[in-house]
Amino acid sequence: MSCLHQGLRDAQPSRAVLGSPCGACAVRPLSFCSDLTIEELADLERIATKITVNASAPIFDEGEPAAHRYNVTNGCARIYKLLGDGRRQIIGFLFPGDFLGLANEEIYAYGAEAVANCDLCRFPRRKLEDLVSRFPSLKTRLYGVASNELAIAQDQLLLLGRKRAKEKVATMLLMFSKRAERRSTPDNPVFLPMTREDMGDYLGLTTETVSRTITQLKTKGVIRLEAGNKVRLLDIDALVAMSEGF
Amino acid sequence: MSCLHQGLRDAQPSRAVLGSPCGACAVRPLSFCSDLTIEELADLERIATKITVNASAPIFDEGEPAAHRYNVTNGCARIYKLLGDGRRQIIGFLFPGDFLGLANEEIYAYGAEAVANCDLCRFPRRKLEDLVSRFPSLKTRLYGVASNELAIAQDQLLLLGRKRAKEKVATMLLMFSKRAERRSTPDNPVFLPMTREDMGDYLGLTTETVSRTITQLKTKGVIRLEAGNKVRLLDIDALVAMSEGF
DNA sequence: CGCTACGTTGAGAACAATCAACCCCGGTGG
DNA sequence: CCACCGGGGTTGATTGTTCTCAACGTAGCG
Repeated sequence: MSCLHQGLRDAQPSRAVLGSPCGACAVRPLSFCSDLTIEELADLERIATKITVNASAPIFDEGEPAAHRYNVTNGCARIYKLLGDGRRQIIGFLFPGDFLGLANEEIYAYGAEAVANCDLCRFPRRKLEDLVSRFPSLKTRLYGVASNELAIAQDQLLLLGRKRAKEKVATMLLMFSKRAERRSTPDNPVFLPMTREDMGDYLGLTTETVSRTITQLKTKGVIRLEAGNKVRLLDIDALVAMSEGF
Repeated sequence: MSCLHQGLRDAQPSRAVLGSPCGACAVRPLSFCSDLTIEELADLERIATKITVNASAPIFDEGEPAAHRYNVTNGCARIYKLLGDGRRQIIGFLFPGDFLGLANEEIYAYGAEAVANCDLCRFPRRKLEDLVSRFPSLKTRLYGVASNELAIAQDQLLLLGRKRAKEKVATMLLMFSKRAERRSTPDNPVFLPMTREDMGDYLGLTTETVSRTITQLKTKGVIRLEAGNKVRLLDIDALVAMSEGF
């Protein structure tokens, strides 16, 4: 197959199990496809393409026709919106098991990029919609995913609108730790694949403020930085108290 | 029926049409129940109670077991989250046709209050879930509503994280105008039933900053305040440019 | 006719942004 | 082998937008 996008290339199916990569997919229990029967899964697999995106390469741009939906199977991606003068707000980070393209729109309302090298299952939007209307369990599951994303976004509204820098950073650390736990990956120390700039654009802060705040938490003995972009949470109670505004 | 909550009272069915208030409901085309057949609608109506909530009275509190879902039929409500020290973030304002309680949780993740006297259809959560699983069109519609709310929340993330006070206020005015238009109510002047404090808690600002910013827009000739909490948008192009960060 | 909630305006303070310098580290090429 | 380079991160000095505290104005209502 041809490579249409810079940074996007087709990947060899990894850990393929006799014609059923989906059946062997490690992140399926976390994904929107978790409740499908073997037969339904085969139909889904038929319309899926596994792609790999290099670190910091685009997956799609804001404003582009929404031709595909995706499911992240490996790595980390960010979705973001831009203002006219280039200010950026990161809407969310996606980890293995996360669905990309929930809002049922014709045009992407945000851009998506790989944070670290990233594997995704790509589904043509129309074909996926056909399956959703044929498989009630898929619709139910996607509704659940959307509700869940909505609740997460609402927590983020509270963070962006009303929390101070220290509370924002504490909340972020706990959130990434909790999400890592949910994926059964190490949750302490927590791995942060993104840059300070990404964190700032996610928290409504500048890179400098993120850096200073992390230094403060370090000095207070609440966290410790470890090799490989990892943060050890030393006093989780203190982080929780901070994150809730006490 | 008894009145269990202060501020909540059962209302007389208004504009009842021979046993079918839903059939005559003016906001049904905008609501989650818009795609139901006559028979399905009758089932839904059977589990609905029409209630009225006085201005600034609670509908439910954050942390309470989520016994009901609601649909706003008249007035205006706000949903909000609180921090430990009382800081408040308003997650959204609800107008006629809006669904309340989307996140499919067992416990309300936010509180809800009436902004102005407010009529709602109340549905017991379990019974509504039964209907959702029986009526595919209801599930589809709710999925669409959730996706839409998610997109709105993501726009709000950009506003809270990256916009300046003037840009926030401009965005808010355009948003309320657009929503009013969608409901076929006057969109210019736009009616703002909430206080400056509500606006501030929605935009991540203080009441003083909201007031000052509105004064600035007024002085510049971009808007004009009119009687009855209405704002006339005089230069919509300027407001749009502001809201997009140019 | 006051009371109260809401709104506006002013002065000063505070938190985070901006501007700037420097460090560290990995990669590259002479 | 090491000098150079560039991206990311940290820290410092200063600025600025918004918050805080305060006073006053206004409108609705008992």
